[in-house]
Amino acid sequence: MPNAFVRKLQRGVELTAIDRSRLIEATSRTQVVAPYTNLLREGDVQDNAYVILSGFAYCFKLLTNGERQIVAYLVPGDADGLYGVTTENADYSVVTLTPCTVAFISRDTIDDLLAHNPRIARALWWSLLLEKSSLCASLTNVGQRPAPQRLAYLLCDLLSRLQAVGLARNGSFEIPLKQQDFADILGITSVHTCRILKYLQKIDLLLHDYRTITIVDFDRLKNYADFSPTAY
Amino acid sequence: MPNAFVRKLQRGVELTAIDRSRLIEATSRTQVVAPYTNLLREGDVQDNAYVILSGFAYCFKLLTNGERQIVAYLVPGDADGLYGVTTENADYSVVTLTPCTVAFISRDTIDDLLAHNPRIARALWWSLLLEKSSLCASLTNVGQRPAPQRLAYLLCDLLSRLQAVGLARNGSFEIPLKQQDFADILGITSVHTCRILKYLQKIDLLLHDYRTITIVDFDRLKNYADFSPTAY
DNA sequence: CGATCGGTTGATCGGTCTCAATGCAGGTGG
DNA sequence: CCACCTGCATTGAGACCGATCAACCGATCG
Repeated sequence: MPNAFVRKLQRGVELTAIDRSRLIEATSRTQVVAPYTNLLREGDVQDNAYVILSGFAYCFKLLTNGERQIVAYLVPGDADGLYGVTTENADYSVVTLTPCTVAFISRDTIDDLLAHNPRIARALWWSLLLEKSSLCASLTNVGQRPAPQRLAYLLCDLLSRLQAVGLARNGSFEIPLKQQDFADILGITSVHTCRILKYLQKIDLLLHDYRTITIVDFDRLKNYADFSPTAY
Repeated sequence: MPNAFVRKLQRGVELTAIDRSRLIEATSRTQVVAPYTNLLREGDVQDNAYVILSGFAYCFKLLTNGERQIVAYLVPGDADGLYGVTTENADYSVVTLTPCTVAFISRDTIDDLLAHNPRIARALWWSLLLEKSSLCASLTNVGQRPAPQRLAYLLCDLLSRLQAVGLARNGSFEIPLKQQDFADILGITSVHTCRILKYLQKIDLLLHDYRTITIVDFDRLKNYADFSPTAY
């Protein structure tokens, strides 16, 4: 029975039964971690990779003045640190947002997987490329779109990714992001996030109630946000 | 005699003489292309990788309303499309900024290199990680810094990267970026770029004269921009 | 010589920030 | 069981950064 990680990789590259069992074995050393625990701190050397098998987390960079930019969020199946070639210093921090079951993989195991399983190697390349692509999209979003569209785009992205892992039903999903978190993803203020959220509700693009957001008409939201479907 | 590409990869991973010669052979099919020619168009399938051996280029995404976000710029030694696992659609366009000598590498050659030269494979991973890291930094820059610091940061980055390839002397470098280009990197307007450029000169952080920019005191600029040295 | 392109400057507008107050819910301790 | 505290969402008023629009300049090039 493939876990979320295997399922994700299979979306990019076809894997054999052997590949799958290798991956499952490699991610069998799991651990449940509490919300808001640091999986990784910017500047640390990273001697383990980790895979989120359930729960949410996000990655962020800090400025010296205390500003924070969230550069990515992780949903079940996502991983980080799989690719460190040499043991370099992390260039962002990672913290969990909810309780997460995460699998830790040692550098040696990764090297072994890469060396002997070409399809797995490809799959990991693919996932790294996906991350790069996602960063390009975020940069464009933050750099070019006005705040309402920017938030709308983010919500499109969230819905797509959560749908891909079966965590959204009928355009509705639940994620414990605070308005400050949204703000730090989008490069705006939490106050402004609040106003925009209200505004998007007012023009009937979405509903939100505490931690659950429901997109009424995904096509209309996509259109509003100029969201181009990505290959999740 | 290693070319710019080999020199770049060697900054990340130690290569043997054989690795180097393989790489040189793989990048021997070069071509000189004129400024402002498209190497790749967003949405196209990419059947070649290319390596910039001399000259500058940049990568950008377009919005449907015509806005443009430059997501990366390429200096000699940089490459793109090396990693395409399956032949996917490009998620940004690439155009040359100056005359460039670029080497085209076929998918087969890449696969062959990767399969038989583990150090080269590592080096390419490393360079992909570098790109990811650079995107994170850009996202943080655009998302969190006010415009003057944002521009200052970009100039720090430019100087670092150009120094790394020997294209800067005494904090001075030459690059044919128009103010509109700077603007599209930073997510601001060309008019505002102009004013900020003036402002940074006024407070003696830099000089610029047509296409050459000279940083008077790199440490002071770094400090102003909150620039953390990266591993180029 | 006129045309074009990019840089410069000014005036004004508006989106987003800042600061501050208020509300609201959950958790804790008396 | 209530009083308080804390964290987060909300709302308003005012300020400011950066956008917009428009004019002008200077260089380059046919």
